[in-house]
Amino acid sequence: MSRPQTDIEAGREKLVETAEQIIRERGAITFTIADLAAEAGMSQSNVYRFFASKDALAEEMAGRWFADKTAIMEKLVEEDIPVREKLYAFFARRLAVMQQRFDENPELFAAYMELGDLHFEVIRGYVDLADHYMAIILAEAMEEGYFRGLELDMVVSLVNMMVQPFCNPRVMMMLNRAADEEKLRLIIDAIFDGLHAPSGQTGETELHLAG
Amino acid sequence: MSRPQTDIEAGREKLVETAEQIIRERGAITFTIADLAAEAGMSQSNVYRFFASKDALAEEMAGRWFADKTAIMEKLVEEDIPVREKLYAFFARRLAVMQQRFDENPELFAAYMELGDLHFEVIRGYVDLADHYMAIILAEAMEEGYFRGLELDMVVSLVNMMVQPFCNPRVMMMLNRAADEEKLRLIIDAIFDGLHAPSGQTGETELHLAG
Amino acid sequence: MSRPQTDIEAGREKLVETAEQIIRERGAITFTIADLAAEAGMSQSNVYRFFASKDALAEEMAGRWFADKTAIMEKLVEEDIPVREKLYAFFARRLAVMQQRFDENPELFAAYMELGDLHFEVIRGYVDLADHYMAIILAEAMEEGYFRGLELDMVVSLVNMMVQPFCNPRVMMMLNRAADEEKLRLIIDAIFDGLHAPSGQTGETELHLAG
Amino acid sequence: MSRPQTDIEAGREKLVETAEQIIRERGAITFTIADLAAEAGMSQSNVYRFFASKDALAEEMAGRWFADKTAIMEKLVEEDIPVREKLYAFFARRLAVMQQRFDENPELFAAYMELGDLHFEVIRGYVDLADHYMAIILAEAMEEGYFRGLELDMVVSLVNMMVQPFCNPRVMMMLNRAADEEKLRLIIDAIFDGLHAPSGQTGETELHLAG
DNA sequence: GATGAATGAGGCTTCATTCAT
DNA sequence: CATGAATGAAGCCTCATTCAT
Repeated sequence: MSRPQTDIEAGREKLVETAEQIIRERGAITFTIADLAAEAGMSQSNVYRFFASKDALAEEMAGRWFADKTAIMEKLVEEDIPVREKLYAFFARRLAVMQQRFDENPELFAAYMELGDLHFEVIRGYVDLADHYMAIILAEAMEEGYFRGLELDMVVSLVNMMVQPFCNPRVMMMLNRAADEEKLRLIIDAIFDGLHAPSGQTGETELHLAG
Repeated sequence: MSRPQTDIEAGREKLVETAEQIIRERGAITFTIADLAAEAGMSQSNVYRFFASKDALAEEMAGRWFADKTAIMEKLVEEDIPVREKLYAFFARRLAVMQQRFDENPELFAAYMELGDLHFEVIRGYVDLADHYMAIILAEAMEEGYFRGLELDMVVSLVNMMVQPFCNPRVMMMLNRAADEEKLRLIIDAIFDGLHAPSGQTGETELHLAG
Repeated sequence: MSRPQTDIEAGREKLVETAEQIIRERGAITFTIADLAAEAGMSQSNVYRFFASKDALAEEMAGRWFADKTAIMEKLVEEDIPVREKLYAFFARRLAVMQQRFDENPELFAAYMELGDLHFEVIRGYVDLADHYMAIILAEAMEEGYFRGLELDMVVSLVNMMVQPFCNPRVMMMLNRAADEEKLRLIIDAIFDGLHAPSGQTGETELHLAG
Repeated sequence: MSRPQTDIEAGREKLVETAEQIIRERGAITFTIADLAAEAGMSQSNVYRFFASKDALAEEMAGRWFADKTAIMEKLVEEDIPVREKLYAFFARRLAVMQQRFDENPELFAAYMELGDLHFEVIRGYVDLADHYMAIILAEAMEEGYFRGLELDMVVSLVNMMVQPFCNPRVMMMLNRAADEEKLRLIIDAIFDGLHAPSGQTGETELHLAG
């Protein structure tokens, strides 16, 4: 309950915001501590009262990026809606947030990708959490008879792959915002309707690797 | 028409190779011009005879990365095999190449991703080419009755999205090599079997966005 | 005459002790004012109420180092024991104190040496005092017939030189604690038995400087 | 035989000299790389072509300090002069060099002491070498009957202690140049005439430690 | 009496790049 | 053609110290 914390917290907040602003103005994550301090109206040395190093600031920023998305997932899992729609919403809601961010400022978005590269641990944690929640939804779907013949782990992995453009910001960015709700819907349907173990008889893919 | 040109090309070659070697040894793209020159057995200043700047070198390196994969695609499109298998091979063959590179040296692989970030134009060109070839294959599939009710552009876009982990090295790396031929096969099948316009009656996804 | 003085003294005391403690824990004299304040449980700015500068603190610390040794010397001079033993005790008693301090914490000991370098004036005063007391003892010895042919000043200087490892903490430290009571005894004896003006006839040293 | 080495060596030389000059002008070892570069007429970055770090420069300087003294010792040991005079010369010759340096510039001398503190390894090597040579001389003296009743190791240690002001620059400096050839002669004589194992009967020191 | 906040000056080091030879 | 030498600009970080409250 000590108050000092609060002030420090406010300073951190301000710096993170200033950093975002700089990125927004300049594009890319090229700001220096000097830039940051200047823009935030404080001395370079004072920055170090709030973050022990430039790295620490970057880590904090990376962490914040996921805050709202984590909340979305947590909330959704507890909702009572049909499983197909649940999986759809699982991606759609986060997609909306990401798209908004991207549209607001693609450069800032890109800068956060860089930040992510620099602090992969932060990302890893978020990704694992997302996989966990997705597994819950997919298990529910399997109980209803979907993905016949496949193990849960496999389904999780496959679905994860097929929806990368909707949950992986990096891919989203690379595909330059081509991912939208309509496509997500079609893909989710293709997953529910077309994803199952090979039945052996019909025209399944055979090897044609020899280049 | 003077000979020097040739020597220039040889020098560029050597420098690119040296750069790769350094990355291989050190991991990540941290080499300096001094490092590069030393390893290549020439002076720092001489490096500038071959590349106008460090950036130019990076661009060259990024460009080379796609050379073999382009060849694979070009060749495949002309082969006469069933369309489902063709699409499968379209990704599987390149996947094999990328996986091999990744396994050989994950660090070098990662370094190339960084390089890609730095020189996105290079990547964009490759991606567009790949889309072009894929469109040819998918058009063929549509003639055979697949993806009913969907436009070619839409199909191209959707398929592209669903197979990102198999054609986008960055995603491949992020999923930590979870992408393999078996999963690709399942996904390709899901695409052929499950991807089509919504028929309106069955359990298709409905909107559940309201968080 | 106001009370504050007392508080100031208490604060100085506390800070000096805290500084010692930090050195003890960390080795070497690397603490910053921030460290010191934190460990002492006060604000950085408050430190300046007690010491005008970091330098002033260092000076105070250097001064305290000699307090007990000064007491030892003062006491000894007034004791009534044979002069040879008195000279021996003059060094032996202080040696014991220094060795104990060194053994307790060599790092702290070394840190004090640094402190001494920084504030030589403090040391100079102590050294002069020690010389003064030693002169009293040596004068007594000369009255008993020792050091025949030499002036008191010369004897003081010579003895001082020969016993550096037993009275100069820096030397003590450099010789890595090789100085002990046994050796001191042998040297004191050599001084009483061997130190006198050259008699001219026997094998005294002659010049052999020409390199 | 490559030439570049030479140039680098010249640069190192120049920087060391410049550093010495700065110390001479300013007193104490407070120069920064910026100072050094400015005084040497080059850019800060260029300094790093000659020394990998400020520390490396300091180490080099510390090392050079002993070069001539080492040469003196090596030469002396092989000379054929009476042992008492040899021991005397062993210290006297180096003393002369050190005194000259001290007189030339006490501040520079002091700065080198600091340098020594910072790079003790360098010093340790020199000290060990000196002890080695001294042991050779003292062993010779023992063969002639001196130091009766004492082990060589003990004699080395004791003599070492008694002549600190003549061989340990730090002590020399502390005693403010009181050490001179005359005193050295008296002390060497005292050593030869007075240093031996206690004979038990005469007025040897007894314990008077109880403060 | 005591604090938190803030600063300014400076420290070391790195590196792409240039240029005279 | 190729080099060695040199640079300048910048980057991150540290710390004693001050000052309004």
